[in-house]
Amino acid sequence: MMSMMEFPQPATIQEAIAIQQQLQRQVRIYDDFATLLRIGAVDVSYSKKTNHAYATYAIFRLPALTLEAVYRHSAEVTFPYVPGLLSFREIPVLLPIFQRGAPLPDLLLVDGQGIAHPRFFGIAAHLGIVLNVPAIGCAKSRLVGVHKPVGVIRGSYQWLFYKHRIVGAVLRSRTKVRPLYISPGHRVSIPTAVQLVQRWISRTRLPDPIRFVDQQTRRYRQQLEA
DNA sequence: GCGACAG
DNA sequence: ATCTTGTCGC
Repeated sequence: MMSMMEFPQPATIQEAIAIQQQLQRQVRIYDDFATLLRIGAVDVSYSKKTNHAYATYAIFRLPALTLEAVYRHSAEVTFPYVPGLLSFREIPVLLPIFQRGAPLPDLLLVDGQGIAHPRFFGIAAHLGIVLNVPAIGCAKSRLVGVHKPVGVIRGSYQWLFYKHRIVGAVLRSRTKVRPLYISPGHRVSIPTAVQLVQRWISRTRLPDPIRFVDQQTRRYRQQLEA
């Protein structure tokens, strides 16, 4: 068993896939968390000119989603973008924030897939395992899976199927906007994941915590590149 | 072999 | 993801 918050850097695609297959066995897709007092959200932004990446982690206090703290970190990109291997590109940028002592949330929202992934191990699942924290993947587009047409009204959703399993839901977060792809990362069930994400959507397509870290990460990058 | 393909 | 402003539509 690997110690907490370690992150092996695969040298090849084959190696990365092997790591995913191994760690996926630890994923738990049922509700396993106590009262939600604080939720967190993470995001990573990239520079087109340099090979730097910028990460943001924000933590909010419930029930009003009051911003409690924002943490940042930037680092060189060490892994290319390969569909299905996103976590090996982004987690090395995010992890130092937690290794330095940022408080873990009761639940983490991640911009990307949870188990709606070729090997059922998207970045939300990977982060959930590495940090041992309940996590939900909230992606803006599809990686894998099929689903029936989603109603155009806010709140409509359809289950997302992949390899004969329900791996998540496709949710119309706002009327007439492209749907979101919600899937559990770790220690959360699919129905709960959908319910929680809906709870934190106010007036935009993305849930507020993710939208916040999204823009914070961009500002952070622009500031450091200026 | 041909497309699809999170961020 | 990033490069980029205003603009059409609900």
